[in-house]
Amino acid sequence: MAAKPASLFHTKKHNHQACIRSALRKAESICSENELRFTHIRKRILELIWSDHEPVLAYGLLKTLRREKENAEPPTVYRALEFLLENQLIHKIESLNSYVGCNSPGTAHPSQFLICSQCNQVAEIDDPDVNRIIFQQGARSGFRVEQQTVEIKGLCPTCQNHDDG
Amino acid sequence: MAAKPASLFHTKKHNHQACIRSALRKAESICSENELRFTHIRKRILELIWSDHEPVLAYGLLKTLRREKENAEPPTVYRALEFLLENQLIHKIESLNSYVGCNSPGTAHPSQFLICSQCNQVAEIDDPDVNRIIFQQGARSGFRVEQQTVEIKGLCPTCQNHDDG
DNA sequence: TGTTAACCGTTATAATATAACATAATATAT
DNA sequence: ATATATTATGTTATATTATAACGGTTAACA
Repeated sequence: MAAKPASLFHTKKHNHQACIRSALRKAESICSENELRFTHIRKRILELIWSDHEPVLAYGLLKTLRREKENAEPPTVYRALEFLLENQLIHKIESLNSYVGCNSPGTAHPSQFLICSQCNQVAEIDDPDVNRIIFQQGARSGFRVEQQTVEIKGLCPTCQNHDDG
Repeated sequence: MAAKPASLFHTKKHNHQACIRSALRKAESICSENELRFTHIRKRILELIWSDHEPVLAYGLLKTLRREKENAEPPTVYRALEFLLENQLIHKIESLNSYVGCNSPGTAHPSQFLICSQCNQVAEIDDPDVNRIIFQQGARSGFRVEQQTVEIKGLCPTCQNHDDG
């Protein structure tokens, strides 16, 4: 039987525990390979970011973290975010001042995001065509592209159906 | 004789007064056509945003505005920005929390920006190819695109030459 | 075991943005 | 012209996002 095609967006009932475990496992091995210290705080922040597929705010993380660590302060969270960003374990969504887990962790890569404005779910698409045309368009103006922020807002398939129905 | 090709980036000695005048004139006529009140504050904020081709911060605008209007406060600036954004006279650069003048004012349009990380100059490219591929890539995932944030950082032609030399 | 570097705790504050309510200016209806 | 409604601005306060600075602790390693 054919494999079910992987969707970029997740149903409400997908096995999300598996997503979290997978993300943590990858992070463990990336940190181990690169001799990075995957401390408890860093691990816990990553886990909280992966608690669903929606972008989370730094102060939202802080609030949650404080339930288990009373003395958590903004730098506690921002330092962990800095570590996770530097090592490509998460991305920042600039237009929402928020953070999501990275789907291809551990290596620098240009990425693009589809963000549902109704359910807030984010899908990371690291599309070579988008990337290529951005480089081409830059080159046409003599511009040397170094980094791209591509955040696309709209309606995910599920939310479109709910609207139409 | 052939017309000089318009560059997206501007030299230091281009006639920038003409850029400002043109932007203000267009804004006047757009507001007039749409019965929008182009008040002194709004006009002045737009003029300050156009004071060069770099993105400006809201609190930078506030500081400047206060030189001529002592009682200016954050809402003074943010309300003007809101008006100018709503009516497509400026854009917000999300990744820099800053604002630039719009090159095709008065009509909603998907836009992309090239941002020089050295001189900070921003070029607005409203490229149909970038736009089309974003819609296509969205569609491939069943995603209905409504709005896009495309901010590309790198080196403008001039700053590349300075680095290479 | 002493030294160094990395990480974290803690306090303070910077930077960005909005809420809420009062007053003023403008547009509209009579 | 005048009353009324609407839009814009003034003003104070506060919410939200993020970083600086310094001291103490933990982990790496010579």
